[in-house]
Parts: sequence; C-alpha cells; structure tokens
Amino acid sequence: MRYWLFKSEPSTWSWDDQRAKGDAGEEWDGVRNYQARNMMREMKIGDRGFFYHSQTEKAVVGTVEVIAEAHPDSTTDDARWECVDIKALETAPEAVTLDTIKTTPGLEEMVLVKNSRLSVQPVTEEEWRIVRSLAGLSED
DNA sequence: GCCAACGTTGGC
DNA sequence: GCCAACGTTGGC
Repeated sequence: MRYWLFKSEPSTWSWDDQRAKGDAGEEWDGVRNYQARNMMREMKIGDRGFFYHSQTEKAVVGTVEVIAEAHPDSTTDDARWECVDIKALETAPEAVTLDTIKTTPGLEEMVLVKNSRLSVQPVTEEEWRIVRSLAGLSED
C-alpha cells in the first residue's frame, strides 16, 4: 500500500464536505496539473492518504482511502484529466499544522515542505507514521 | 494583499 | 526547442 496527501482549500472542498459523502466518497476532481494527475494514476484501491487544508488552516485534518482508481474527470471533456475517488476514513483528533510538520524531525523532506504547490503528493511510509502519531491517530 | 515559486503557453 | 511572459497557487 502507498500513501498520499490530498490538498484542498476548505472554502472549495473541506473535510466536512468530504465526510458528508460518507462511504460513497467523492471524485477528487478539478486537478489540472500533470504531476498531480500522474500521482493519481499510480493510486490503487485501498491506498491511504492525508487530507490537508491549505490557505486558512494549513493542517492535516484527517485521513482518506482510495476507493476508485483513476478515471476521466467528470468536470471536463478534456481527456487528459483523470481523477480517483476517495472517502473519509478518520478525523484527526489533533490537526497537524504545517508549522509542526516543518519543525518535526523526519518530515523535512515532505513534498508539502519542498513543493507546497503540488496538490496531490506522495507520502513515504515513515512520514505517514510520524504524521499519524502527531495527529493522535493509532498505528494501522 | 503581496510575492515567490512554479507550471503553462506561445512567439520565435 | 528555447525562453519570456503570464497565470495560479499558497504561505506569509
């Protein structure tokens, strides 16, 4: 299993919006960036990810599970753009802020720190464990 | 609201 | 195929 990070502006699509979809989940649509799309093409059903709020909050607020592999993005006719479906899994008891991530040993190399603009990012197993722990989430 | 970083576009 | 110009994103 691989790990990822999905970034969203809460004013556009928030963790509450995602949770409201329940187990049915929702398309992670609207991505118009090749790197981010390529990440989604690599995802498999059952992969896990962090849900990150950018802009106002700047924190990891929950975890999600990939429930459908890459398929055409329904919000465009442009065949270049694909997306996966994800569902909310766990709400983080403690939101993990960007500030914390930047100052926690072992997380210096996170894509979130290195290339903050990429909206869908890979997360290493080590990073996954550290951030889960900071979020107050149990080990898998 | 500003600005740096980055990706994309289009002219040559 | 290069590179300048432009648009977008996101942290501050």
